[in-house]
Amino acid sequence: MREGPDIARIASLVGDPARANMLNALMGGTALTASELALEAGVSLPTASSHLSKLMEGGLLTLASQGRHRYYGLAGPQVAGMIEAITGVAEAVGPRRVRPGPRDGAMRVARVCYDHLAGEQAVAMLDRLVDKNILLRDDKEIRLGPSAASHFAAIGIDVQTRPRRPVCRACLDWSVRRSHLAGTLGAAILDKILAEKWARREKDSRAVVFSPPGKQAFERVFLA
Amino acid sequence: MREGPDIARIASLVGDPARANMLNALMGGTALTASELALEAGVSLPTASSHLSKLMEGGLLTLASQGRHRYYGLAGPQVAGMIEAITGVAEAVGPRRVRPGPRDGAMRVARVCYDHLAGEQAVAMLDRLVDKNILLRDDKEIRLGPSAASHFAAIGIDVQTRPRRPVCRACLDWSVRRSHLAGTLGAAILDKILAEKWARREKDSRAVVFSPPGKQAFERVFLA
DNA sequence: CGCATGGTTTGATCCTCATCGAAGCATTCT
DNA sequence: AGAATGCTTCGATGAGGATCAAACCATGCG
Repeated sequence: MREGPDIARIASLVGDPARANMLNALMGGTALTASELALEAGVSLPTASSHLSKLMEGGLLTLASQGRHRYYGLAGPQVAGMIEAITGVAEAVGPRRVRPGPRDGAMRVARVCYDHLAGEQAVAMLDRLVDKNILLRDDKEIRLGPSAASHFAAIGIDVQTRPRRPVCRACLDWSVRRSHLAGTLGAAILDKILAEKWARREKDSRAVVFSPPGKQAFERVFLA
Repeated sequence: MREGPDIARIASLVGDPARANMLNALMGGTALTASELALEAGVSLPTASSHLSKLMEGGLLTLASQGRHRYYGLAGPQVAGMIEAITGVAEAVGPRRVRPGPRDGAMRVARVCYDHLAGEQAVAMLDRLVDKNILLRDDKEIRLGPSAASHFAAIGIDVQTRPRRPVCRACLDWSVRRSHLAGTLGAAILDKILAEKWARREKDSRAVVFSPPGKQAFERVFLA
């Protein structure tokens, strides 16, 4: 009936809430794994996998296999631009943003992002580590500084033995709109926070809640 | 689970083939009636009406009631830009354009656009009428020229008695990408073409097929 | 008024597709 | 090799929504 490119096909890919959440999560430019995207979208892993297949087939995503992990990312700036455009219209015509509930507040402060910490606390931590030259930041790239090994060893984190997965990665924080620390180091830090019982995870949520003494300890170690 | 504007809602509106066709048809900037959009989308009038309600509720369309007619148009340039962006991605990743079938060829030459003629023939006709100053064109606006009344009266078309609906309107042609003539004059011309049996409509298609003598007559009257 | 025309609403049908549990692959770690 | 982890495929279920026929409203015409 109609000629031209099949815009309905593309739009319907974005038109599913789960897929839209995934694409939104990928708008930061960081490629993410299926597990993390499932978490972001709030669906089970099989469901997420199915959605990812469709997005791949539709040409909206690229896939980079690294060992046992499979990192999904946006196919390119054109796709990102399209998401931007749709977001713009949604913002303009949408029923205005829902007021943030109490749990959202906690999420903003600190939450789990796959295997590392995200939120205001996490962004502040990365800023401070870079300030102190423990980590060296070059735009998107983060590397260990000269004093990193000794600094992290002091708190029981080993950054010497290099695994395949990058030690440091920047991950865009959707609440603060700036990067926080991902990678094995980010994961190790989150492990320590939970192991030391500085904070606990909210049930059925990604929120991470610090206890008062836990918060002090965290600030002493990472924000001093 | 996710904050921010509801992009899935907007995208899913565009994600239905019928609605996508309607939006595509409106990309020319001309507001169209429900009947015409139903024709463009290839669905029944009730179905089209339902879709139009959804697009209205979603804020993608505006509605201008003129007497018994209701003209639907895109809500604004932002919406048009979004469609453009989606089209761009669809074009880039899409399975390339399907090769045009034989019927598509005929459609390109001449077809019905609601109640008037569209396609290469129609675009050529408008060009010629403007060239000869029978019609005066000022960008999107088309008006009758001084010699219009006598010229059209000679072939049995009355442009004197003014109805509510505009006599002339520009309508963007999707195959040629330039405007052709709509409005009551466009409708009257199509009527004449069919009444004189210069051409006939294809069954179950919008294609209009000229007979050899019909084509000559048409060219003599409108392209001379 | 009554008829015709343009549009919407209602109701019923049907089908796609989103979802998740369970099982199956693949890769890495020990 | 065996265990563990990350991810995909299969199968069954269920819900949303696209569709059209028929009935219903509204506007214009004679």
